[in-house]
Amino acid sequence: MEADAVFKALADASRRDLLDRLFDRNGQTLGELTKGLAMSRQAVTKHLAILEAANLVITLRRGRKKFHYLNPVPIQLIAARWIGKYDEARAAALVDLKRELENDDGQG
Amino acid sequence: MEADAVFKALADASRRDLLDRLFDRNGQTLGELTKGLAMSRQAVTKHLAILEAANLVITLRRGRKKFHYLNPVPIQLIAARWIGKYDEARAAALVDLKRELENDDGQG
DNA sequence: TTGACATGCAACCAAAAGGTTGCATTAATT
DNA sequence: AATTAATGCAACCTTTTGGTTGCATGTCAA
Repeated sequence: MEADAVFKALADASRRDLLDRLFDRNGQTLGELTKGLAMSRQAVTKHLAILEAANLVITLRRGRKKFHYLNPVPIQLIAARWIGKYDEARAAALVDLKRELENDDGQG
Repeated sequence: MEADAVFKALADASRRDLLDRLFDRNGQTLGELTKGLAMSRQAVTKHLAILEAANLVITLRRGRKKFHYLNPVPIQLIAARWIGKYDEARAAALVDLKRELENDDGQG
């Protein structure tokens, strides 16, 4: 999996909003997704292409319409591989910092 | 919490690498973090500033040295608030898509 | 106090990101 | 066949991003 593409895709608030809208109602067309956004259809197309390249959105052409479906798998994978790592660090990190703060006359 | 700053901070591979290095050894100085990276000290400074602004890194000046500590809390918060949402969507999303794919003579 | 070490600040630059407009293509409707 | 609807493609523009270099500041050591 291309974790970098997923992180970059998630970095933009408009794209996270698009994912949220697909979460609320899956299988929307480009036109539907554009409605209510303060941005042109072409801009939305670009955002959706980035989401699709990151495999966060799966599309389905039928006739002249293009339906968009949320794919939560890449987010799951990142959560499992990357964030889980930081779970175990939670306690340790703050202890390290606290010790350093208290040890004010340390080996500076 | 500023979720956007966290997402943006995590979008860059160099910054994720810096977090990984702090995970491996917490409390490193700017100079130590710069070593082995194919980039100038000033570039690293900028990356660390972005991580610090996102509250992913906490710094501590002591004399002429600046120590950097990993703060995993913002990542935990995002995992809880944002990714948990997509946990429940996992099954549903693929079912929706599959149904659409099979229903080939649908209301296109 | 002089010199070396660790970091900060600022100007600058190229490339990427996010957006726009205009036109082309494809598919449904009448 | 002509019209309308949904989307694709491409050129263009501005701002942000990621990086550089040069110099300044602060701090430790001799």
